Amino acid sequence: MPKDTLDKIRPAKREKLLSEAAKLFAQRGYNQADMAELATRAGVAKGSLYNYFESKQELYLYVCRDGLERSRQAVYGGLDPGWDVYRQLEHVFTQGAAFARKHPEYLILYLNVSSAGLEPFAEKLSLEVEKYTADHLKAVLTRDIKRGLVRSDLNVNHAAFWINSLYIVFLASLVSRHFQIRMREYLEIKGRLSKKVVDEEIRRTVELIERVLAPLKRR
Amino acid sequence: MPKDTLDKIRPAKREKLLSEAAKLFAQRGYNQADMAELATRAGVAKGSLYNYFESKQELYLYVCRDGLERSRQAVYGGLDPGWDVYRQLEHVFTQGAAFARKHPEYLILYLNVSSAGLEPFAEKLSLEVEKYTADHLKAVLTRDIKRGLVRSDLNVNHAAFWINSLYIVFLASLVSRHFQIRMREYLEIKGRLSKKVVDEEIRRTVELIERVLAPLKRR
Amino acid sequence: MPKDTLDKIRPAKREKLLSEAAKLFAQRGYNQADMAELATRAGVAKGSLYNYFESKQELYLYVCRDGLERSRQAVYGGLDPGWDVYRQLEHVFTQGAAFARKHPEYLILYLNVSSAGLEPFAEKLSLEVEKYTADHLKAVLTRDIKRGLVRSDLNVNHAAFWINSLYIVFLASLVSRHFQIRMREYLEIKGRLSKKVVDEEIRRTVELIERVLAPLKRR
Amino acid sequence: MPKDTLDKIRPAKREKLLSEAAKLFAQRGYNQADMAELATRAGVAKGSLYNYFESKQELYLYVCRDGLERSRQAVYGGLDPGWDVYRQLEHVFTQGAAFARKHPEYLILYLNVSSAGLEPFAEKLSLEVEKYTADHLKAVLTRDIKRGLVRSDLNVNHAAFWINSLYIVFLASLVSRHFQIRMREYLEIKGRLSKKVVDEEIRRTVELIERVLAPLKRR
DNA sequence: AATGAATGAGGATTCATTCAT
DNA sequence: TATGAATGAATCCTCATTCAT
Repeated sequence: MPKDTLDKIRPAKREKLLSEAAKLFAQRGYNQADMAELATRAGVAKGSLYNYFESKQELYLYVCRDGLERSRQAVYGGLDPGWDVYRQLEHVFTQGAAFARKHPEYLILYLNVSSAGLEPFAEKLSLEVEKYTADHLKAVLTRDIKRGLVRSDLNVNHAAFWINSLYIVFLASLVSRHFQIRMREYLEIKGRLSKKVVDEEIRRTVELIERVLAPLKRR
Repeated sequence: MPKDTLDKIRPAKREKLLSEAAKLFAQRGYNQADMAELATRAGVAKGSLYNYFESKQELYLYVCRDGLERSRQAVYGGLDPGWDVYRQLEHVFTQGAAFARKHPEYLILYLNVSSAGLEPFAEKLSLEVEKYTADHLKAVLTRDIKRGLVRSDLNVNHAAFWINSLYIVFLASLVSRHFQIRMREYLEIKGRLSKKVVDEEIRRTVELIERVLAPLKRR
Repeated sequence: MPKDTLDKIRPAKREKLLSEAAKLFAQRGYNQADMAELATRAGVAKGSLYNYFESKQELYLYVCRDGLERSRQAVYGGLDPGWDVYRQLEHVFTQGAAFARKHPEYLILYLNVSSAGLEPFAEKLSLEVEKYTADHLKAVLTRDIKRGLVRSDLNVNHAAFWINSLYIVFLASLVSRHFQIRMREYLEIKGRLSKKVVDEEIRRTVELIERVLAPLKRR
Repeated sequence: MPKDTLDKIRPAKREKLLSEAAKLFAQRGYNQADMAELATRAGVAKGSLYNYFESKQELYLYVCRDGLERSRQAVYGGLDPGWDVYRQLEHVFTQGAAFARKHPEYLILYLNVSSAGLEPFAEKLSLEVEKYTADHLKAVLTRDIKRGLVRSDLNVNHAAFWINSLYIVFLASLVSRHFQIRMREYLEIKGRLSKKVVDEEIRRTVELIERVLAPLKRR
């Protein structure tokens, strides 16, 4: 719901604006992010922000949705629908981690929808954020049950729920200070969070999921 | 680090203050919570808040730590250390859910430590929040491996990590608007989140954990 | 160090603001001056003050420096460098008194730099305030010693010091309540401080200075 | 006008209170001095301050008057009324400097009476502060004119005025940051303000006064 | 008489949004 | 369309004084 004017500005300028907005909101949180600072960082006039968007809220919503689209593209873009669920999950975890490293701001925005005081945004965003992933995961699981690649007695909804839960916490551990500290404590990681450590964690998690989903014969 | 003064006021008054503070911070988030409103809700003068605490930050930290203590008491208080890990986890999930229903504010405070802009609090709180649970869970797992109740090839750190991840997301689903919407979408819950639905979810989750941890002979 | 914004507003508005600020600070003192009241008096919004200046401190510093510039202009503006020291001092005392009558606020600001609790301002302002006058006075004295208009055995630094001391206390006596009361007591002035009385005092002081500075032959 | 209760407390306690009050008021200035901090520093309860004094104002007035008495005692205590004016002035300057070094707080309080916003105190204090010195100085001058030690054509009031002006600025230069900076600039003092430097300055000033007051024959 | 917790008016500063240019 | 100065409600914190104990 941004104003028409947003489409009329130079793409590079729009890109810069959205990118800086995402970073600022991720850095400060919605309420503490300052429209004046955003204008400065984005290289536009404060007043211009209000030419493009009705309000800070609208801007925030737009940036979140935009970020959602980007992360979806990054994670699901290169995914082959024909792959079995295990291959797909490995892809999703790996791409998710790569995106988190490159654009932590968008993941932080996602995590923040559950922050106290941001319920108005949750009402608007949460469903559209979650539905796609939920539907996709459930569909693949259902298909692979039929294919005999997944245990037939599996409760698909519940499985999708906990698989995604692990995914969320995993990504959060890459971008949020709190979840970073938590992961280091659990996994007893001393040095920095290298790609190697992260990849190893992905491998273990996908293995765990496989252990639960696979039919007995597969094991 | 509250001032001495806090200990000198009537317990009922202190209780009221801490309770209202927890609720307000949970409702609005740290930055949007207004000290004046807190004073009104708690039935004390604005200035009195500053007799008890150096600053809003100190108050927040204290309320968080206090909430942590309460939740720990509620969850681990009635736990028998002799129980096996499966029994303990069921207890923890059940008590956690009960506490979340009774005092959602404290869980919301916990979830908020990972919010953007609250990193200063994460630095101070995260470790003390996570260490206890991590240590406890790892210790029980290690013990029950020795007892032959848990697969001996289990990576204890990683197992503790994902079990706790499921626990966190589960509790979040009970108190955060975003996670509620998400859970309803995944689990296709139409009506309200009854205790029955929640208990069923606990049962399934503990079952899942058991499936992964148990040695083959157990199955 | 005011913000650029200050230069961009209508000169009349800026003038009004600076003038009202000087008056308010002179009336109340730095700490007791209220930014909200200043805004009202100056006819601008409270927030606008912070568009022009980073903080109350910056505003105060600027007003002081501005006042210093004005007083220097008023006192030294019409001074002919060719005049001998006696003529110059008479000019300075006379112009100083005239400026004090017209803009007591600026002199009060000057006097206040020595107030308890304003040391941070003294660190920044005192030297720039005093250096000009000190250098000027010393230079003229040195020159006039060479010219034979001033005793050659004079300690120039010390002479400049006490001459300026008399000047300061004299001006203070025109603008500060305390120094007014003191002067009336010493000089046994009953009625109001008329221009005539002040001029007479100037005459006597310059005469005194002359008596000390003049070479014996001159007397 | 303190309450009777002030007289009833242990002298040591009263002494401590007055001393700490003087120091705090000198350090912060009247308005910025905090009654709570004073209570802490003085080792009494905040409420007790109001048992001894009606208000902060009363306390301030009392402390100022007390300081005035002390400084008078220190400066005029050892003065022999029989001494000629030159001897007396040397004594006053020397004792004043010694007192300033020992109890700068009282001199700072004196200087502060001329601060902006403290006019209410000037109305009450200034006359009683100045009258004693003015009367004394004028009397000695008059007497020594009769004695033939001072020029008979001297305007006594005016002489007393400027002599005291030099005295005030001199003392201010020992205790106020602003006047210190100013004196160092004028006298080109590089190192610290040693006793030697101060004594030299006193000598020069008294010499200057002598040069002006002395009858021609004396020179 | 001593204490110190309670009070609430007061004051600096921030920031989303408006609007004249 | 772009700009950025103007606005004023909102918010944290201070502190003189009171008063119950």
